[in-house]
Amino acid sequence: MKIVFMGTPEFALYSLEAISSQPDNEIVAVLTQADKPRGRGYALTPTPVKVWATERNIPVYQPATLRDGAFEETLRELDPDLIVVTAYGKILPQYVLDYPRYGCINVHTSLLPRHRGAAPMQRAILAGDTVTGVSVQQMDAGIDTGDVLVTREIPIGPDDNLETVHDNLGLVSREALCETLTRIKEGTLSPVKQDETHATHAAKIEKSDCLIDFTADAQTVHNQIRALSPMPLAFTYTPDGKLLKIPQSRPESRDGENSCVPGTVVSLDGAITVACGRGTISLLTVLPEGKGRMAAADYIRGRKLAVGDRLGKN
RNA sequence: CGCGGAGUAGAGCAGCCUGGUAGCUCGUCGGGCUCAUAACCCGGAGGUCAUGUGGUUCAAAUCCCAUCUCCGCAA
Repeated sequence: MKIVFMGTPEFALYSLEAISSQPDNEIVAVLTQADKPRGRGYALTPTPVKVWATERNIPVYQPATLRDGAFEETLRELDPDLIVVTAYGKILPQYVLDYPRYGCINVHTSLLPRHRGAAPMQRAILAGDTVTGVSVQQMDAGIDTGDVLVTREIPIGPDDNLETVHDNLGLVSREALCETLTRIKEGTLSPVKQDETHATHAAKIEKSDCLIDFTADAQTVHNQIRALSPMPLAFTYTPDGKLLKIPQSRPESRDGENSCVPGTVVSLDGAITVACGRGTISLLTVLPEGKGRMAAADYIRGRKLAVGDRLGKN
C-alpha cells in the first residue's frame, strides 16, 4: 500500500515507525512543515520528520500551503492509497481528503470527541483527567471530527507530566496505528461516529496558560505545572521581578484555607512551599532566569527567598 | 551576526561598580553533647576565582581584550 505521511514533531515518529514496521507499506513521501529558525542564534532547523525521512531517502515535501494546484499535481504523481497524518499542523483541503482510495487517517492524542484541537495532551492533564488515549480517525472536513476507527486508553497518574504522557501515548499510538493499517487492508474496520454532545476543544497553549495562578487550589496548580513540564514550563515571578519556571511540584495539602495571600511562601524546608487558594503546594525543582534547572533546596541555599515572600506578583 | 544572563570548594550563591589576606548557606570528614537524631556545639579538608601563564597595574576574582562552555527570552 502506497502511503503519504504528513507530520512534524517528534511525536510523529511513532507513526512513521508503525507504518514502516509493516513490510507491505511503502512510504512514498512525507510532508512536513518548512524548516524554521529555532533556538539560540536562529539556526534553521529541520523538523524531526524531515530528519527521519532524509535518513531513509524518502522524498520530503514542505509546501507552504496545500491549497494550490502545485500540490495537487504532486499528489497525483505520488498517487497514495492512504494518507496518514500525525501532528502535521496544516489543514487538508477537500481534494486531498478525497484523493486516496482509503482516504486520510489521523492519529490524535486524546479520546475523541474530548480534546479536539491543537494541544490535547496538555489540556487533558490541565483538566485533571485520569485517563486519556489516542484515537485514530477517518479525517473529514472538520477539525478532529471524523469517525473514530481505533482507540487506545492510558491512565494519567497523579504525578505524570507532559513528558511521561507524551511517551506513553507515543507507544500506544504506534499500536493503534498498526492495528488500523492492518484492518484497513482486511476491511474489518467499523467506524464510529463521534458524539458531538461530548466534544471539547483543546486550544493551543499560550504563554498566558503558563503563568501560575496561585489563587487556584493546590491540585489545579499542580496540574498546570505538570501539564507544561518539561516544555514550555509553568512560571511565576520572584519578589525581585525575575522569572522563575517550575518543572516539578507536589501538592502538600489539597484543602484547607490559608491565612495568607495566595502565592505567599509559607515554608522553605527543603522545598519552596507556597500557599494556594486552597491548600499548599511545594515547588520541588525550579529554573531561574538565566540559569539551569536546580533542586528547590539548592535555590534556597543561594538565599533567594524568605518565608513570607510573595510569588507571582509582577 | 536577533536580545540578554552566567562560569568563584562537591551543590547553590556573595564578593567585582569604588583593585590590596577567598567569604556565606549546605554537603563532606573528625570530635563533642544526647536515650536518640536529619537537631545542637567544636574542629578539619577541599578553590591555578572557565580559558588565554593575554593586556593595564607595585598589586587583578575585581578593570580591558579575545576565546570556550552553559542557560534564559524570542521564534
